[in-house]
Amino acid sequence: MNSFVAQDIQDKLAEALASLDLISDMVSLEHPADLKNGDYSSGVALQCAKQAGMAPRALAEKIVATIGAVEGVAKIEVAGAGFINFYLASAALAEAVKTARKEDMWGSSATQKGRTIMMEYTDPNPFKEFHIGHLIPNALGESVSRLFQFSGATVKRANYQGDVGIHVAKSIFILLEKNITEPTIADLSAAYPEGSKRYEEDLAAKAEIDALNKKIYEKSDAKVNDLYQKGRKLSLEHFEEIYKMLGTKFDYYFFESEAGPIGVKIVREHPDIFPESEGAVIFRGEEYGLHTRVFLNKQGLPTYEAKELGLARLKEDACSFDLTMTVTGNEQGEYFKVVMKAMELALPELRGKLAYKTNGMLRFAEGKMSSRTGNIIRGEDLLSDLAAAAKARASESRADDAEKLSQQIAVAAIKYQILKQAFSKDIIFDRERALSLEGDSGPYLQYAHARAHQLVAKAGEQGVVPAVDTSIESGDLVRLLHRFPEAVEYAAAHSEPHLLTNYLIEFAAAFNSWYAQVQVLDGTPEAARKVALVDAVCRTLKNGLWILGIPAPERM
RNA sequence: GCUCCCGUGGUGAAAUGGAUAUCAUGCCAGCCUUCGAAGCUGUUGUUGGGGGUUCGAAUCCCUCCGGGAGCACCA
Repeated sequence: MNSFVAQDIQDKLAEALASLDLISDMVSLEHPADLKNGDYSSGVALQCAKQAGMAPRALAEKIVATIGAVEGVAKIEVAGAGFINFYLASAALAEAVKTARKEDMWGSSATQKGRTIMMEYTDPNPFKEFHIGHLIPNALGESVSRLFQFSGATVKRANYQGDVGIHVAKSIFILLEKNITEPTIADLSAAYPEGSKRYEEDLAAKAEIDALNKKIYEKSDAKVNDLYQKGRKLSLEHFEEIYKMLGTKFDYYFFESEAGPIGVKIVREHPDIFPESEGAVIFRGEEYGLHTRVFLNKQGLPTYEAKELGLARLKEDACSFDLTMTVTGNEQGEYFKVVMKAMELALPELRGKLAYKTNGMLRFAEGKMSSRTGNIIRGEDLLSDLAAAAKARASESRADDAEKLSQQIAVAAIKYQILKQAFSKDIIFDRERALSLEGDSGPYLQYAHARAHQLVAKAGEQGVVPAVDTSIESGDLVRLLHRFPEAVEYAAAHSEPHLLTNYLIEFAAAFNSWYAQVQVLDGTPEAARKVALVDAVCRTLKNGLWILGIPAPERM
């Protein structure tokens, strides 16, 4: 949208190199870390100096002379060891402010236009807790979905949930033993860790749980079926409340109970790919430099691997997609490589359409979290803790609904902590840091947005009409604003929300700093131009927050 | 043992092979009789060790050290 200036610069650089008989496979152009070095910078002169037989700076000067002028660029300078720096003209900056104010999808591009992408993420298991480990793929998956939407793609959100398997049998075993016929969420929370303990320590219980597992698959016992259906429903409804709070709306729900039988069928249809070994049906990953893994166990039941094949088929049937991306934990990375390979062989029509990204784990200073032992922090508990902290801070809040606001701030705080770092890196959970709503945080972004929003509203009340023209001040703030579409595109190209998060925090800091120095509504004709800039900032933060999946309240 | 991920101020992070490695937090010192102080300004402090490639390395390659994950019927 605005990167056409960058494209022009790159073209001109390429032309200049060609006319000087220099060969460069890629004309590098980047944003200098420091704005004083321009809006765009190229190191081509450094790369080609040897080839040209010239000193880098001399070559840079020659390239600049060859380029002449570029539309939208006010100044071209040679600096440092031989960098060529480009400074945007105020016309280009004014254009960015205008676009930001005019277009709802400011920041979007058409790089993925026409493509349909199915994103699968969150994937909690019914009968188990929705713990903070699920918040990570949810926050990441939702944000990547929105990055794709801002790239012009049609995005379908999918959630795959483990409603069968040994974990369910462990829970139901305890419910049966305690004679619970109408389970509550609290019953379910207690049952799983207890069942796990018994499974490990009590051989008789283990045998019973294994038998129960088979019954659940076969739906052969009415009492078990009843308990299973009630527990499953209860869990799913509970998850739905959490998704709502987090701002995720799924288009498709897939279940292991559906994927299992389809997976079995696919495996059975391809005995060449899935041979038998020691009573189980396996895939020999070693032949491809991977691990060998079991797809059907001795009892003939599908493992997670076979279910994954069935899931792929379910996805195909649900909608026609160009790509399906699964967000899953780092610990499953190796396993996914094996499944992907098996899938390419068994379901060749999906070749090239599968992608997965693995997210980091949540770690504690005090030790590991495990839902098996019950040592976990539930997602809703963390959110309500954060909301309580936000509420305490909001004694002077201007929001109409303090309850809603504190929840929005809680979501911002936890999501930001996840989205500020690279996808696969582990997240060290620090309770105090998570509860802090200052500095490098989601609420900081929300605050900058609310401030800008209220200022624009106030200008409206005073009858100040925003105006944009080329006499716009060309400070850091507007220059960063111009970069927004490129920041979105860059983050989308790498499926890395943190690249956008970093941009936004820098942008919000520039706004807060500018705000502290400049009086906007000063009664002079300048006010109109400054209000237009604030309005553009507000819209940039709003769209940026939306992509991160963080609510942007207008008052705080 | 094999495979993969990761080592950046006290702490948590960023950096598309680029310029003086950037933020936040913490400590300390300031700023509300001007639009929102959940804010702003200043101060302190960092690339695990050793080689190599490159005009240029936190980034790429090798090696060692340290942390984490996975490696046959769990998910």
